[in-house]
Amino acid sequence: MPELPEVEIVRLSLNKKIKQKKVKKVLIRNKNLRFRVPPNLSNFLKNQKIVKVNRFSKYIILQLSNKGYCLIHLGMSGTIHLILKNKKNFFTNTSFYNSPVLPKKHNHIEIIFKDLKVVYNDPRRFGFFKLIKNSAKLRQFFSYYGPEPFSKTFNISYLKSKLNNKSKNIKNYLLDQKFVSGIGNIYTSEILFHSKINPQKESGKLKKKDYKKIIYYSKKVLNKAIKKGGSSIRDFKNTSGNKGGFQKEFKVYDRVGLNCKRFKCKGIIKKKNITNRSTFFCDNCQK
DNA sequence: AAGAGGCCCTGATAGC
DNA sequence: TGCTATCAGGGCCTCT
Repeated sequence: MPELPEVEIVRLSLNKKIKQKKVKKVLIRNKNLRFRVPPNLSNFLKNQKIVKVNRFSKYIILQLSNKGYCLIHLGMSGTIHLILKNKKNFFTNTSFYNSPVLPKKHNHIEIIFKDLKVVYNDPRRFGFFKLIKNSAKLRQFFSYYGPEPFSKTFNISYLKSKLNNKSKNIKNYLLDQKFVSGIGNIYTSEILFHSKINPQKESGKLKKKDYKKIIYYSKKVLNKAIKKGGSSIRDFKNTSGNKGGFQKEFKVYDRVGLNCKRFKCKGIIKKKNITNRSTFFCDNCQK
């Protein structure tokens, strides 16, 4: 569900609320997530101060005072809710697609501080928690991931080295976190539209100018999405104020059958399943 | 070895 | 109203 921009929005608000605060206790209400919740999660976090809330790719990283890290991945449906303790039922929404009240079901984990608690909710259970002992292990864990689009490493020679002679289509590469990390199914469609590249295009056939566009628009689209507060595509009705605004900027995603938004293009947006993920594009201007 | 497809899970919505 | 089918923003695993 959440891609890099959405995770960044959650990180920002989480950092604002829990930075420098000490964890009093952790409740594991339901340990079944994508991977079983680490059994030592409570002990690992208890009495630790949250030095800072960081992010890499789609991971939220709680940096702890014991030099350890707690990674949170939201999967498809994970949301984080902040509950202030002292005011009865007062609720602050840190993740923009959820409802203004704490859901009744699927609250898996509660991280409790003196004056508030952080609740992790995940109906589909594709998210997970992971504990990491120190910064060396953290680096090691992320070394299997490709660079973020913002990284200097995500450059023309990198793309050339990875894509040259490859038959796999470019859409699948952009979704592949080992190639570039943080881009998901929505932003892949959007980035390729801006780049005027057909998602089914064989990666090995891309030219240098295509690499340039992919690099440029990856940054541009993600940055703009962050600026707009991310994308909210479901739960429109019951969000109150913390909803993202980037869905209004979608050029192709969820626009099947509608007119292409590119100036003077007469195309109609198509939807096609590419390796089981719906993909939106204009076959008139994306070649 | 690269690449395609299945699968994990619940909930919302569409169609009958 | 109530059933069934389809689809959803991720990513790991298996098979060819």
